Amino acid sequence: MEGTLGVRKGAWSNLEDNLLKACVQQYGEGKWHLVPKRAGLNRCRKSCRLRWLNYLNPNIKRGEFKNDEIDLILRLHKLLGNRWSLIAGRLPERTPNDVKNYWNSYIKKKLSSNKEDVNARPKERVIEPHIVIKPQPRTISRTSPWKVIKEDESGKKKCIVTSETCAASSLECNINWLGTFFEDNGSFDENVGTSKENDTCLLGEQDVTPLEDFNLDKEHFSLTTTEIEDFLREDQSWSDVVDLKW
DNA sequence: AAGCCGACCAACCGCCACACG
DNA sequence: CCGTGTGGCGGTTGGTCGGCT
Repeated sequence: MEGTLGVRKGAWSNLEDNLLKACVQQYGEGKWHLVPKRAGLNRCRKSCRLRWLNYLNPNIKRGEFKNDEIDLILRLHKLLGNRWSLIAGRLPERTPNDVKNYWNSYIKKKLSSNKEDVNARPKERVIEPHIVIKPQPRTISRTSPWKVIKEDESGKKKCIVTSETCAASSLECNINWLGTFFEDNGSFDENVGTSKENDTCLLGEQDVTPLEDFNLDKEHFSLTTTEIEDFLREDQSWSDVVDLKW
């Protein structure tokens, strides 16, 4: 089976798998455009990358999804929508493709059957359409608008940003996303978002009790002064801190 | 035994974001 | 600023397999 440019398509043979494995073990992941040549494979770069990430990578777990994994998928999908890579990132050893396939086969079916059950019962609450705002990875430099405030009298730590720069950047998008997140968990606080009165955006002082269901707690959104200082180091990115805290 | 059908999942395709010259 | 190359993502397809008639 070959494509229009003579590139092989379809199922992978054991030989091809072994060649790809050997290549990745020798040169490491990445530089996928070089992989077909290095491995001696008549496959396109995308095909090689996909085969490794979804099947050959030794760090992936196969087999049935456990109940806690399913629960997490449901919650994360509600929060993030079809952002399979983000969802899979929270599921150790699962690939985005696995999660997507699982959703498309098992969960969608389950939800549609539940929907039928719900339709059979009288409506208790109207659920508004859910708007998903994509969180964007970003690096914040020393000159970023973020400012650190020390603990207040109640012991809460705050991180603020001026609304001027907040509005100028897509940071507002993240604030809104966080607001959506809390709102969705029933604990949205007006303080999350821009405030024209004090010219600041506030994070990290939310009552996030409902997140306990999510194996998260207040700590995940209220960084300590030291952590924020680390965050502002040039070699740290948003994802570094979030991964640490999540 | 043969044919049909649905479920599952590996793989492909098209698009987008980003880096770089 | 623009064009090109690359990596990565989500949607979709199609092959395979098992159950049912």
